[in-house]
Amino acid sequence: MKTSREELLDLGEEIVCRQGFGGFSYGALADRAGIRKASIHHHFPSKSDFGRALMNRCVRRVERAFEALETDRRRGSALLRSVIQTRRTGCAHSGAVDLVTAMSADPAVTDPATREGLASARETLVRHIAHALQVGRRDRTIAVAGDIEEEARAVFAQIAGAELAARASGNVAEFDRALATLDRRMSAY
Amino acid sequence: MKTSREELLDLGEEIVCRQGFGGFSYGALADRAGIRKASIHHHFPSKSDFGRALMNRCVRRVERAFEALETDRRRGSALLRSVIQTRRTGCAHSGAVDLVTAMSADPAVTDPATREGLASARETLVRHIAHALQVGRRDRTIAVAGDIEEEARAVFAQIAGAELAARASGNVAEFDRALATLDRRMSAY
DNA sequence: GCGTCCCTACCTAGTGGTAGGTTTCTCCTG
DNA sequence: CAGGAGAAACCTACCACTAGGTAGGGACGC
Repeated sequence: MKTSREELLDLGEEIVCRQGFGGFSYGALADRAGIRKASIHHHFPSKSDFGRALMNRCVRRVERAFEALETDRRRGSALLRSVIQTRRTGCAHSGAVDLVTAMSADPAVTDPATREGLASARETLVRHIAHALQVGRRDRTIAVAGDIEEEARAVFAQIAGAELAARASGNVAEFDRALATLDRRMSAY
Repeated sequence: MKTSREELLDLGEEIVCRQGFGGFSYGALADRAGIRKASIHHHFPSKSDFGRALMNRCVRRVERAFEALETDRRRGSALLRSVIQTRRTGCAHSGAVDLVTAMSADPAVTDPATREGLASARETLVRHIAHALQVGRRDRTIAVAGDIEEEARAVFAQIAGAELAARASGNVAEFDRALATLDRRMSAY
């Protein structure tokens, strides 16, 4: 049976989230996919190509999620919780993190196009969070004091830091502990 | 002239902060130190040894800083600002981060002793921030609503996330933007 | 037949690490 | 104070291994 590009990206993403982009190798990917290393090069000539494809897919996914969020009529707290949940799932498997965080954290990501994609994904996520906060402030389900964008960047950073905490300790509970203040801001109402 | 262990650790720390522990190699360290690769092995037999030594030194440094903080009679906001400033300096050089963040972010750190040291350093930093928040609440220079430890973990995560933001964008300004809410909490009083 | 997919076999560069010899500093003793 | 022993610092040369990447050929479907 033929191995599709998409399958390879799936497997690769899993490895990158666990080992970082630098710790991800064509050999390991080939083993998981059940094909030879050289065959990976057929689909993605260079490792940079793979990284770019991974990031492009990620950007599209994040943008689709953003569009879905905009038409989502749930309360603000529910929106924010879903954003957090999405990024939490990565931490569920021990030692793994969100692809965006994994790529942000890894200095081995040097390709300009990949970095640009990463920056774009990060900005979309900030807008994502800003929207949730905006809705939450209006429907009084999230306590938001100051400027929305400022708050959104703070929350985004807090979530990324929470992922790092979970990975550093190897314990998902640390993710929740680092975000407990957010939970409180949502239950105060 | 003889190269001291300390000098090697200094140079190594710089590389690790910029390239991560996985991206740090004995070859690169040797080049910077002006000696041969095998000579590095004389001081630190294995790369794990180097990582452990680096982390041990970091732990001691953080603990010393914590002791200094406890006898520091400045206002809470000044204490918190100094904590942030210490971790900001890493971002000043493009692409670099704090050693603690660099090690937390890198899945290549697998040695148990190193990970334990890292966890210890992280916990000390949390206590560090908690103390600053405590003082700041008392002298009314920082707005702290809920549980101090919860807030400290949130702030710690936010700072780590800010470092990631700065690195991902290659722009120190992103560090400040992600921490603008903290600034506001300190200037409100 | 041609393009897609995959293979074996190989290359080069760089990794952490070792073996064993040379220099250089230190320190103790005659 | 001279000098030698021994340790500490450093060297060259090498090892085994893995990395990303290439060349060229076989199998299979349209």
